[in-house]
Amino acid sequence: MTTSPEPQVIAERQLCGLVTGLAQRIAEHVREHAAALGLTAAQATALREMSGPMTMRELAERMSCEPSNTTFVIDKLEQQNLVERRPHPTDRRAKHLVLTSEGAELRTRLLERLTEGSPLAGLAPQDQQALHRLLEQAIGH
Amino acid sequence: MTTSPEPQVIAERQLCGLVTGLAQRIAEHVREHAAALGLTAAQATALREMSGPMTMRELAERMSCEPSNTTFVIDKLEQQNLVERRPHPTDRRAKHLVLTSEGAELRTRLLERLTEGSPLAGLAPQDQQALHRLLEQAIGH
DNA sequence: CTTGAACCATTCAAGCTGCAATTATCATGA
DNA sequence: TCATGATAATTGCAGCTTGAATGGTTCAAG
Repeated sequence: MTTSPEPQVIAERQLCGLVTGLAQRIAEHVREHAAALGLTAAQATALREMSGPMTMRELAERMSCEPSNTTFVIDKLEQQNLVERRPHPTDRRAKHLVLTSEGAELRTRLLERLTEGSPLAGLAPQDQQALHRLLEQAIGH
Repeated sequence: MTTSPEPQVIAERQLCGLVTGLAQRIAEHVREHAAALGLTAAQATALREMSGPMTMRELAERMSCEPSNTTFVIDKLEQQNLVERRPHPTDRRAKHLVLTSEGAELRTRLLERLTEGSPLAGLAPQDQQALHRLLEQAIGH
Protein backbone atom coordinates (compact mmCIF):
# COMPACT_ATOMS: atom_id res chain seq x y z
CA MET A 1 0.00 0.00 0.00
CA THR A 2 1.77 3.06 1.30
CA THR A 3 5.49 2.96 0.71
CA SER A 4 7.25 3.68 3.99
CA PRO A 5 8.95 7.07 3.81
CA GLU A 6 12.70 7.29 3.41
CA PRO A 7 14.86 8.32 6.40
CA GLN A 8 15.78 11.56 4.67
CA VAL A 9 12.11 12.51 4.34
CA ILE A 10 11.43 11.73 7.99
CA ALA A 11 14.43 13.83 9.04
CA GLU A 12 13.15 16.81 7.05
CA ARG A 13 9.72 16.54 8.63
CA GLN A 14 11.21 16.51 12.10
CA LEU A 15 13.32 19.50 11.21
CA CYS A 16 10.26 21.44 10.04
CA GLY A 17 8.61 20.62 13.33
CA LEU A 18 11.57 21.91 15.30
CA VAL A 19 11.75 25.14 13.34
CA THR A 20 8.06 25.89 13.75
CA GLY A 21 8.26 24.86 17.39
CA LEU A 22 11.02 27.32 18.09
CA ALA A 23 9.18 30.01 16.13
CA GLN A 24 6.11 29.41 18.28
CA ARG A 25 8.22 29.78 21.40
CA ILE A 26 9.60 33.08 20.12
CA ALA A 27 6.07 34.26 19.34
CA GLU A 28 4.98 33.25 22.81
CA HIS A 29 7.83 35.24 24.28
CA VAL A 30 6.66 38.33 22.42
CA ARG A 31 3.06 37.70 23.38
CA GLU A 32 3.85 37.49 27.10
CA HIS A 33 5.86 40.67 27.29
CA ALA A 34 3.35 42.46 25.08
CA ALA A 35 0.50 41.45 27.37
CA ALA A 36 2.40 42.79 30.37
CA LEU A 37 2.34 46.19 28.68
CA GLY A 38 -1.30 45.98 27.62
CA LEU A 39 -0.51 45.15 24.01
CA THR A 40 -1.37 42.25 21.76
CA ALA A 41 1.42 40.40 19.96
CA ALA A 42 0.63 42.05 16.64
CA GLN A 43 0.58 45.50 18.19
CA ALA A 44 3.91 44.83 19.90
CA THR A 45 5.47 43.66 16.66
CA ALA A 46 4.33 46.82 14.93
CA LEU A 47 5.69 48.97 17.73
CA ARG A 48 8.98 47.07 17.70
CA GLU A 49 9.44 47.67 13.99
CA MET A 50 8.68 51.36 14.19
CA SER A 51 12.25 52.52 14.66
CA GLY A 52 11.31 55.78 12.95
CA PRO A 53 8.63 57.39 10.77
CA MET A 54 7.54 55.19 7.89
CA THR A 55 4.66 54.44 5.57
CA MET A 56 2.06 51.72 6.01
CA ARG A 57 3.59 49.65 3.25
CA GLU A 58 7.04 49.92 4.74
CA LEU A 59 5.71 48.73 8.08
CA ALA A 60 3.89 45.87 6.38
CA GLU A 61 7.14 44.73 4.81
CA ARG A 62 8.97 44.89 8.13
CA MET A 63 6.20 42.88 9.78
CA SER A 64 6.09 40.60 6.73
CA CYS A 65 2.33 40.81 6.45
CA GLU A 66 -0.27 42.31 4.11
CA PRO A 67 -0.81 46.08 4.09
CA SER A 68 -4.45 45.56 5.00
CA ASN A 69 -3.25 43.95 8.17
CA THR A 70 -1.23 46.98 9.20
CA THR A 71 -4.29 49.14 8.64
CA PHE A 72 -6.04 47.08 11.30
CA VAL A 73 -3.12 47.08 13.74
CA ILE A 74 -2.34 50.78 13.36
CA ASP A 75 -6.03 51.53 13.94
CA LYS A 76 -5.67 49.93 17.36
CA LEU A 77 -2.41 51.68 18.19
CA GLU A 78 -3.86 55.00 17.12
CA GLN A 79 -6.86 54.47 19.39
CA GLN A 80 -4.40 54.11 22.26
CA ASN A 81 -2.61 57.31 21.29
CA LEU A 82 0.64 55.46 20.64
CA VAL A 83 0.91 56.24 16.93
CA GLU A 84 -0.23 59.09 14.70
CA ARG A 85 -1.15 58.92 11.02
CA ARG A 86 0.14 62.11 9.42
CA PRO A 87 0.08 63.11 5.78
CA HIS A 88 3.25 62.06 4.02
CA PRO A 89 5.54 65.02 3.25
CA THR A 90 6.03 64.24 -0.43
CA ASP A 91 3.44 61.62 -1.43
CA ARG A 92 -0.21 62.43 -0.83
CA ARG A 93 -1.16 58.77 -1.32
CA ALA A 94 0.95 57.63 1.60
CA LYS A 95 0.62 58.05 5.35
CA HIS A 96 3.50 59.06 7.57
CA LEU A 97 3.38 56.97 10.74
CA VAL A 98 4.90 58.66 13.77
CA LEU A 99 5.11 57.50 17.37
CA THR A 100 3.60 59.79 19.96
CA SER A 101 5.78 60.55 22.98
CA GLU A 102 3.71 57.99 24.84
CA GLY A 103 4.28 55.48 22.08
CA ALA A 104 8.02 56.10 21.99
CA GLU A 105 8.27 55.64 25.73
CA LEU A 106 6.29 52.39 25.60
CA ARG A 107 8.44 51.18 22.74
CA THR A 108 11.66 51.53 24.70
CA ARG A 109 10.09 49.68 27.61
CA LEU A 110 9.00 46.95 25.19
CA LEU A 111 12.47 46.61 23.68
CA GLU A 112 14.00 46.36 27.13
CA ARG A 113 11.59 43.61 28.05
CA LEU A 114 12.05 41.68 24.83
CA THR A 115 15.78 41.35 25.39
CA GLU A 116 15.19 39.78 28.80
CA GLY A 117 15.02 36.01 28.92
CA SER A 118 15.43 35.46 25.22
CA PRO A 119 14.07 32.15 23.90
CA LEU A 120 17.57 31.54 22.51
CA ALA A 121 19.27 31.77 25.88
CA GLY A 122 19.79 28.01 25.83
CA LEU A 123 22.40 28.45 23.13
CA ALA A 124 25.99 29.51 23.65
CA PRO A 125 27.07 32.48 21.50
CA GLN A 126 29.13 30.26 19.23
CA ASP A 127 26.16 27.96 18.74
CA GLN A 128 23.97 30.95 17.94
CA GLN A 129 26.49 31.92 15.32
CA ALA A 130 26.40 28.44 13.83
CA LEU A 131 22.61 28.50 13.85
CA HIS A 132 22.67 31.89 12.15
CA ARG A 133 24.81 30.54 9.32
CA LEU A 134 22.65 27.47 8.81
CA LEU A 135 19.40 29.43 8.78
CA GLU A 136 20.75 31.93 6.28
CA GLN A 137 21.80 29.08 4.07
CA ALA A 138 18.42 27.37 4.40
CA ILE A 139 16.59 30.55 3.46
CA GLY A 140 19.03 31.24 0.67
CA HIS A 141 21.04 34.11 2.10
CA MET B 1 19.16 58.72 26.20
CA THR B 2 18.76 55.24 24.80
CA THR B 3 21.77 53.06 25.48
CA SER B 4 22.84 51.44 22.23
CA PRO B 5 22.14 47.68 22.37
CA GLU B 6 25.03 45.28 22.84
CA PRO B 7 26.20 43.19 19.87
CA GLN B 8 24.98 40.03 21.57
CA VAL B 9 21.46 41.46 21.81
CA ILE B 10 21.46 42.48 18.17
CA ALA B 11 22.64 39.02 17.15
CA GLU B 12 19.80 37.39 19.07
CA ARG B 13 17.24 39.64 17.42
CA GLN B 14 18.54 38.76 13.99
CA LEU B 15 18.43 35.11 14.89
CA CYS B 16 14.80 35.38 15.98
CA GLY B 17 14.05 37.00 12.65
CA LEU B 18 15.70 34.19 10.75
CA VAL B 19 13.84 31.50 12.68
CA THR B 20 10.45 33.09 12.17
CA GLY B 21 11.30 33.77 8.55
CA LEU B 22 12.06 30.14 7.90
CA ALA B 23 8.95 29.09 9.80
CA GLN B 24 6.89 31.39 7.58
CA ARG B 25 8.43 29.80 4.53
CA ILE B 26 7.54 26.35 5.80
CA ALA B 27 3.99 27.49 6.50
CA GLU B 28 3.77 28.92 2.99
CA HIS B 29 4.91 25.59 1.58
CA VAL B 30 2.09 23.83 3.41
CA ARG B 31 -0.40 26.48 2.36
CA GLU B 32 0.44 26.11 -1.33
CA HIS B 33 0.16 22.34 -1.47
CA ALA B 34 -2.96 22.43 0.66
CA ALA B 35 -4.61 24.90 -1.68
CA ALA B 36 -3.82 22.63 -4.64
CA LEU B 37 -5.93 19.97 -2.94
CA GLY B 38 -8.76 22.32 -1.99
CA LEU B 39 -7.69 22.57 1.64
CA THR B 40 -6.69 25.46 3.87
CA ALA B 41 -3.40 25.31 5.73
CA ALA B 42 -5.09 24.51 9.04
CA GLN B 43 -7.15 21.74 7.49
CA ALA B 44 -4.04 20.28 5.87
CA THR B 45 -2.16 20.33 9.16
CA ALA B 46 -5.00 18.51 10.87
CA LEU B 47 -5.14 15.92 8.10
CA ARG B 48 -1.37 15.49 8.22
CA GLU B 49 -1.42 14.80 11.94
CA MET B 50 -4.24 12.28 11.73
CA SER B 51 -2.06 9.22 11.36
CA GLY B 52 -4.79 7.20 13.05
CA PRO B 53 -7.94 7.52 15.17
CA MET B 54 -7.56 10.00 18.01
CA THR B 55 -9.48 12.36 20.26
CA MET B 56 -9.95 16.08 19.74
CA ARG B 57 -7.53 16.91 22.52
CA GLU B 58 -4.89 14.59 21.14
CA LEU B 59 -5.18 16.27 17.75
CA ALA B 60 -4.96 19.68 19.38
CA GLU B 61 -1.71 18.69 21.04
CA ARG B 62 -0.28 17.40 17.77
CA MET B 63 -1.25 20.62 16.03
CA SER B 64 -0.05 22.59 19.07
CA CYS B 65 -3.19 24.67 19.24
CA GLU B 66 -6.21 25.09 21.49
CA PRO B 67 -8.88 22.37 21.54
CA SER B 68 -11.51 24.92 20.54
CA ASN B 69 -9.54 25.45 17.38
CA THR B 70 -9.67 21.78 16.42
CA THR B 71 -13.44 21.88 16.92
CA PHE B 72 -13.54 24.54 14.21
CA VAL B 73 -11.14 22.77 11.85
CA ILE B 74 -12.72 19.33 12.24
CA ASP B 75 -16.13 20.91 11.56
CA LYS B 76 -14.81 21.92 8.15
CA LEU B 77 -13.22 18.56 7.42
CA GLU B 78 -16.38 16.78 8.46
CA GLN B 79 -18.44 18.95 6.11
CA GLN B 80 -16.20 17.74 3.30
CA ASN B 81 -16.69 14.10 4.34
CA LEU B 82 -13.00 13.67 5.07
CA VAL B 83 -13.32 12.94 8.79
CA GLU B 84 -15.98 11.39 10.99
CA ARG B 85 -16.70 12.13 14.64
CA ARG B 86 -17.61 8.86 16.29
CA PRO B 87 -18.32 8.16 19.93
CA HIS B 88 -15.20 7.13 21.76
CA PRO B 89 -15.15 3.40 22.56
CA THR B 90 -14.32 3.77 26.24
CA ASP B 91 -14.88 7.43 27.20
CA ARG B 92 -18.26 8.97 26.53
CA ARG B 93 -16.84 12.48 27.00
CA ALA B 94 -14.43 12.10 24.11
CA LYS B 95 -14.88 11.88 20.36
CA HIS B 96 -13.13 9.33 18.22
CA LEU B 97 -11.90 11.01 15.05
CA VAL B 98 -11.63 8.69 12.07
CA LEU B 99 -10.69 9.42 8.47
CA THR B 100 -13.21 8.44 5.83
CA SER B 101 -11.85 6.49 2.89
CA GLU B 102 -11.96 9.73 0.95
CA GLY B 103 -10.05 11.45 3.72
CA ALA B 104 -7.42 8.75 3.91
CA GLU B 105 -6.88 8.91 0.18
CA LEU B 106 -6.53 12.70 0.24
CA ARG B 107 -4.14 12.45 3.17
CA THR B 108 -1.74 10.19 1.30
CA ARG B 109 -1.82 12.57 -1.65
CA LEU B 110 -1.12 15.46 0.72
CA LEU B 111 1.84 13.70 2.34
CA GLU B 112 3.28 12.92 -1.08
CA ARG B 113 3.01 16.57 -2.08
CA LEU B 114 4.47 17.89 1.16
CA THR B 115 7.66 15.92 0.68
CA GLU B 116 8.20 17.51 -2.73
CA GLY B 117 10.33 20.63 -2.85
CA SER B 118 10.90 20.88 0.85
CA PRO B 119 11.76 24.37 2.12
CA LEU B 120 14.90 22.80 3.60
CA ALA B 121 16.22 21.55 0.28
CA GLY B 122 18.86 24.28 0.37
CA LEU B 123 20.65 22.41 3.12
CA ALA B 124 22.93 19.41 2.68
CA PRO B 125 21.98 16.41 4.83
CA GLN B 126 24.89 16.99 7.16
CA ASP B 127 23.87 20.61 7.62
CA GLN B 128 20.31 19.51 8.32
CA GLN B 129 21.70 17.25 11.00
CA ALA B 130 23.67 20.12 12.52
CA LEU B 131 20.58 22.33 12.41
CA HIS B 132 18.57 19.59 14.08
CA ARG B 133 21.03 19.42 16.97
CA LEU B 134 21.12 23.17 17.46
CA LEU B 135 17.34 23.52 17.40
CA GLU B 136 16.86 20.74 19.91
CA GLN B 137 19.37 22.41 22.17
CA ALA B 138 17.68 25.79 21.78
CA ILE B 139 14.29 24.34 22.64
CA GLY B 140 15.71 22.39 25.56
CA HIS B 141 16.27 18.74 24.55
C1' DC C 1 -24.10 6.22 46.77
C1' DT C 2 -22.79 10.91 46.65
C1' DT C 3 -19.90 14.64 46.34
C1' DG C 4 -16.38 17.33 44.24
C1' DA C 5 -12.44 17.81 41.39
C1' DA C 6 -10.70 16.96 36.91
C1' DC C 7 -11.43 16.34 32.15
C1' DC C 8 -13.53 16.38 27.08
C1' DA C 9 -15.64 18.87 23.75
C1' DT C 10 -18.18 22.83 22.39
C1' DT C 11 -19.74 27.71 22.10
C1' DC C 12 -18.96 32.51 21.98
C1' DA C 13 -16.58 36.91 21.69
C1' DA C 14 -12.60 39.15 20.30
C1' DG C 15 -8.74 39.71 17.68
C1' DC C 16 -5.45 38.25 13.77
C1' DT C 17 -4.56 37.43 8.83
C1' DG C 18 -4.82 37.24 3.78
C1' DC C 19 -7.07 38.19 -0.60
C1' DA C 20 -9.82 40.80 -3.83
C1' DA C 21 -11.88 45.05 -4.98
C1' DT C 22 -11.95 50.17 -4.52
C1' DT C 23 -10.42 55.03 -4.29
C1' DA C 24 -7.02 58.40 -4.59
C1' DT C 25 -2.66 59.67 -6.21
C1' DC C 26 1.53 59.35 -8.87
C1' DA C 27 4.39 58.79 -13.01
C1' DT C 28 5.22 57.81 -17.65
C1' DG C 29 4.81 58.46 -22.47
C1' DA C 30 2.11 59.74 -26.62
C1' DT D 1 -2.21 67.89 -21.99
C1' DC D 2 -4.11 63.56 -21.32
C1' DA D 3 -4.49 58.71 -21.15
C1' DT D 4 -2.68 54.72 -19.07
C1' DG D 5 -0.68 51.86 -15.89
C1' DA D 6 1.43 51.51 -11.32
C1' DT D 7 1.27 52.39 -6.42
C1' DA D 8 -0.61 53.66 -1.31
C1' DA D 9 -4.01 52.81 1.70
C1' DT D 10 -8.43 51.20 2.84
C1' DT D 11 -12.71 48.22 3.01
C1' DG D 12 -15.20 43.90 3.08
C1' DC D 13 -15.14 39.25 3.49
C1' DA D 14 -13.73 34.77 4.84
C1' DG D 15 -11.03 31.95 7.59
C1' DC D 16 -7.75 31.18 11.62
C1' DT D 17 -6.69 31.40 16.62
C1' DT D 18 -7.16 32.16 21.42
C1' DG D 19 -9.34 32.44 26.04
C1' DA D 20 -13.19 32.30 28.98
C1' DA D 21 -17.49 30.14 30.00
C1' DT D 22 -20.72 25.92 29.63
C1' DG D 23 -22.57 21.16 29.83
C1' DG D 24 -21.75 16.49 30.01
C1' DT D 25 -18.72 12.77 31.80
C1' DT D 26 -15.26 10.34 34.60
C1' DC D 27 -13.00 9.18 38.74
C1' DA D 28 -11.65 8.95 43.42
C1' DA D 29 -12.56 9.98 48.29
C1' DG D 30 -15.66 9.82 51.75
